[in-house]
Amino acid sequence: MAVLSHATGLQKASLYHHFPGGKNEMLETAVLATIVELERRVFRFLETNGDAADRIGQVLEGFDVYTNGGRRSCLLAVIAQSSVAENFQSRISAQFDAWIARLSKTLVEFGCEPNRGDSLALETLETLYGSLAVGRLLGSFENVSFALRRSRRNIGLDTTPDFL
Amino acid sequence: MAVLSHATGLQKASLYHHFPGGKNEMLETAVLATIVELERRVFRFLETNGDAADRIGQVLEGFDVYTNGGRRSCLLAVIAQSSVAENFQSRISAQFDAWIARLSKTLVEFGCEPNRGDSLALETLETLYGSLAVGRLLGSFENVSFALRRSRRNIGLDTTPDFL
DNA sequence: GATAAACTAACGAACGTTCGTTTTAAACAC
DNA sequence: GTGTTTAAAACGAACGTTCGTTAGTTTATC
Repeated sequence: MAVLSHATGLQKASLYHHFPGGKNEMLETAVLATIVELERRVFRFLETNGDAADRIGQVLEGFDVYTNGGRRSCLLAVIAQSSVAENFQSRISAQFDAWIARLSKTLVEFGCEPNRGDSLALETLETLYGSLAVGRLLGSFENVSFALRRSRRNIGLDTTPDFL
Repeated sequence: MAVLSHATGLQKASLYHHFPGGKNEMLETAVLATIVELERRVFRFLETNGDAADRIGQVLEGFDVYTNGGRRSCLLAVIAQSSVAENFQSRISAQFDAWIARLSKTLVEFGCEPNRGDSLALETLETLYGSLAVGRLLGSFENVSFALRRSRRNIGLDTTPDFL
C-alpha cells in the first residue's frame, strides 16, 4: 500500500475512498486489470481479421510489448507464485485455460494438426513465461527476444533457418 | 519469520540464536542452501562419470525430482521475482551463468554444434522454468512432465516420435 | 558449573485501517 | 456573476495489529 500511495500520489487513507474493501479489493482490482490488459494487448489478436499466421504473430509480438521485451514481469505470474495465490488461483487458471484453448484453435486453423493444438499452445505459453523467468534469474532479458523467435519457428511462422 | 518459527517449532526469538543477522541472514542462508540443493540434486550430474547423454538425462530427471514433479517451486525463481531480489540478484545470476556454461559444455560433448551449446542450454532452462511458471498459472503440474520429455527430444536424447 | 539453546516478555517501527475534517468542484438559487 | 448547497475526493491523525528485533531468564547438555 505504501507503493500504491507513492505511485498515485495519494495518502493511504485516500485509497480507501476508491477501494473501500481495502488491500484485498486493491489486489483483486490489479489482478482483473492485468487480465484485461493481457486480453487487450495480447490475446485479443487471436480473433481479429486476417489469416491465422498473422494473428499468432500478433500475439507473440503483443507479449513482447506487454512485457516491454522482458523488462517487466507479468503480475499474474508473480501472484501465482505468491502466498496470496489461493484467493485468485481459480480465476487465473480459468483465464489461462481459456487463452490456451483459443490459441490452440488458431494454431489448428493455421495448419497445426488438431491433436497437437493444445500441447503446442501450452508449449508456446511455457516458452514465453519461461523466458521471463530465466531472464529474471539471469538479471537480463536478451533471452526473451530469442525465445520469441524460437517460438515463431517452432510454430512454423518462420521458416528461416537457425543461422540467420 | 512466523512461517520459519512454525516450521522449526522454535520461538521467533530462538531463531536469532542461530541467525544473529536476523531476517537478512535467514534469507541469505535459504538462498545459498537452495543453490547447494540445486547443485546436489541437479547440476552435479553434469560432471559425473558416464557418457554425456546419461548426464544430461540425469540433470532433467534431477530437476523433476527437485521440484517434485512441478508441485514445488524453485526458491531462486521466487526470490528473483520479488522485491528483495536486489540483494541476491548478482549471486543468483552468476550461479545460473555458471550452470548454463556447464550444461552447454556437456551438450557440445554430447554432439551439439559448439555454437549452439549456449543457446540450447539456455533454451533447456527456459523450458524447465517455463513449465513451472505455467503450472502455477494453471494450478496444475501435469505439463511439467510433458516439458521434460519435450526437452529430451529437443536435445536429441529421445528419438521417439511425438505420437508415442 | 559453564556453554549452548531454548524460552517469555517487551519494544519500536511498519502495516492496514478507521475517523473526522478540509478541500474541490459541480449544481443550483438568487 | 455571486453566493449557497452538496457530494466527491482529498487530507492528517490516530488506532490496533503484525513484524522484526532485543533483553533477560530458564532449561538443557556436557
